[in-house]
Amino acid sequence: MKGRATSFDIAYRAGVSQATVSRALRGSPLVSEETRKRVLAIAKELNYKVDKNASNLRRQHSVTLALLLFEDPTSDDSMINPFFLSMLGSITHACAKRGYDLLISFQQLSQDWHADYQDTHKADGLILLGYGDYLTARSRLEHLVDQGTHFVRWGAVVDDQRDISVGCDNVQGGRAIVEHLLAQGRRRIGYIGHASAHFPEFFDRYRGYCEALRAAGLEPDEALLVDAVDSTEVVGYNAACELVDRQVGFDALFAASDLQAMGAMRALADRGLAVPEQVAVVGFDDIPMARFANPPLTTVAQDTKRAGEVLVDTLLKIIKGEPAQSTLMPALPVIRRSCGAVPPGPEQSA
Amino acid sequence: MKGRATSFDIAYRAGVSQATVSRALRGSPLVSEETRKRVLAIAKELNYKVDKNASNLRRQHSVTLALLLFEDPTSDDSMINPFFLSMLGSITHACAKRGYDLLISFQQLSQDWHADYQDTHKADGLILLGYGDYLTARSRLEHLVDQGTHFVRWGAVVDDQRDISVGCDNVQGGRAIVEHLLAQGRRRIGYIGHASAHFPEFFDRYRGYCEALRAAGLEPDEALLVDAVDSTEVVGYNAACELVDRQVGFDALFAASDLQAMGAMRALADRGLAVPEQVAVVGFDDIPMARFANPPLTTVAQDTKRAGEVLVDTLLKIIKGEPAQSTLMPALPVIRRSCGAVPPGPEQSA
DNA sequence: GATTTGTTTGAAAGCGTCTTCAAATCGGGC
DNA sequence: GCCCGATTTGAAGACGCTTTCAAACAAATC
Repeated sequence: MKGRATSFDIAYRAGVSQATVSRALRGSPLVSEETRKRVLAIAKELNYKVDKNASNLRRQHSVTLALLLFEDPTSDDSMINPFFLSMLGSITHACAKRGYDLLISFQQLSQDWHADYQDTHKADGLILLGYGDYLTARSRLEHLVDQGTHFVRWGAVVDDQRDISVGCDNVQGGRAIVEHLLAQGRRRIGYIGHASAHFPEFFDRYRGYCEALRAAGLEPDEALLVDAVDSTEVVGYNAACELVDRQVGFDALFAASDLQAMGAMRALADRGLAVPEQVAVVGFDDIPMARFANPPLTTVAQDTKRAGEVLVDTLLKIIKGEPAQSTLMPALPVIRRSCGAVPPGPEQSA
Repeated sequence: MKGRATSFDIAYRAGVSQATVSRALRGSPLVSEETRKRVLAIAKELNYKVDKNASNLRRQHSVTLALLLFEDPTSDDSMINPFFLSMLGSITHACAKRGYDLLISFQQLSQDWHADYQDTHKADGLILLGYGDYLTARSRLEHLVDQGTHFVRWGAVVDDQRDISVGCDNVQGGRAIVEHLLAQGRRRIGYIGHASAHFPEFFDRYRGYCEALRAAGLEPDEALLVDAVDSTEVVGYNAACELVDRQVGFDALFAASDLQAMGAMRALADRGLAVPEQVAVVGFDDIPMARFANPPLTTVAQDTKRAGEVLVDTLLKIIKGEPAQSTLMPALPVIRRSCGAVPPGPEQSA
């Protein structure tokens, strides 16, 4: 018995044809219960496992999904955005629950996407996470659509997109958290992030910010806007410094991502500004770190767990050729101490 | 032209046999340069991609590795240990750099491992990360060895192991950080973690702790040891509370993981004990959060980037049948404020 | 011119599975 | 005893690629 057992080995020992073994193994009703039991027993005894390559080749699909994670090669520090990491966890779970395997691939933003998992039959579809500048990515996305590639994108729903995306309602999330800031009596609220179609998620958060302001009778002040594209702590730190240096006066800060918010908090501390007493700070994403920040960071939570499931389910629909639509999920404010709404008493456990 | 192009389509258009196409595509020297160019051009034109299932089936390997991540089903919160997450990132990179794809699979600790990626030819080998209680896992590991499964394990090097593992030198790391604590004048140092062969990494860190103590002429005090197995904040919180309640007096705390250390710091704060003034706290792992803790957490860094490369390279050797050995990597103390060695001035950027 | 050597090529045999199609078997019902 | 339907089975043909083996051809040697 050299090498791995094949279905022929089982067929031989069970005294049936290989076709019957295949049927028995895969639960076909065309095989008698008695035969199935015999085959299953022998398969187990020989520690037989179906060869997925052969099976996939024959059936023309792989029961595998591929996750494409994009990273900026400029930051040699290979630290991935924690938010994506938690998405990764939830996507893996969602896949497993549906019997799919998950292939992970890091893509360089600068280079052409290595997105041929479907063409090579290694995966039945793709999930795209964090592709950077949307306007740049757009032509590649459309190319994928034209090629008939099965994929879902995590991100904002844009007006005339031809692909399908799943994202959270960034406008609503931004509005809600800024409304909360306004309810605390804050009036001069800075925005760290981005405000153009290049980064639609950030743009939407900014839109929500504007909506909340206007609903409160305030007009957004350009002087309070600091452009920051990368979701890193350093970028947030520098952005907050810049805002302080502008000397325009502000009593709150809405950062488009938690990492930026945490950098901003550190900058404010270094500049001798008390958070939240002098400046309230809020972020977006609710990454695990947010809870441990000092003070704990108020932010907007995206339900990554559900997001993973929706992404996978949507992709599966696309693969099966069923009708599928883009989805917008709610974003919920998580109030902690950095916004000044919670007294500094002992934090609640966990 | 319905369906995906095959090598036969290319052969037809190029006026050569399918065998030649295959050779040209895979860079065989057995094909003339002229022919190769023609084939390559047509392949590109037709957007042809080699079917990996067919290719893998024929060649009997998949150029894919599988990463098995274990999780405790008791904590329904699907939060993965941040340390593993950064290992994941580095492993993915290492795989990509070597031309391998990576398959991710979450395993339930309680159930039998679903480790048949190699048997099904979906992957050429496995990387095991965080399999929980080693003594429990041991029989499964040996079963894998007996089956001839290609795998590497991330974890401590144990005396009589039959598998191959890559880990950091936990004894040395523990010793180094406790020596540092002693150098700060701390004498009553608590240990939160575990001290038995069930969790060899924690045990080794404890051994390092004892070594440092004894080298300083101190005897480890059982009363300062709190058993904590799970690397979570809550567990660390509770452990620190217990130690306070014991009223045995302590001026420092060494937690076997950063998450535990962060929980402990919160507990101490809640109990009115100042960190680091009254109690110095150090952790292990240097997870991204550690830098953001309040005060920033002194800890022991494991070089995850290199770890990923070593894991992958070792596994690749095993797959190729080359001699491979277990590796122990150095663990480096990272001094921040929580141990009292750094003045509380403005933190350095990034 | 015959033989050798070296370079390119094509035919064909798998790799291990799934699935179509036809055949075999078994009960009944008449 | 014969025919019909239902249930199980087996033979054989893909699936798309890689690789051995032999053949074809050109160049080079004697």
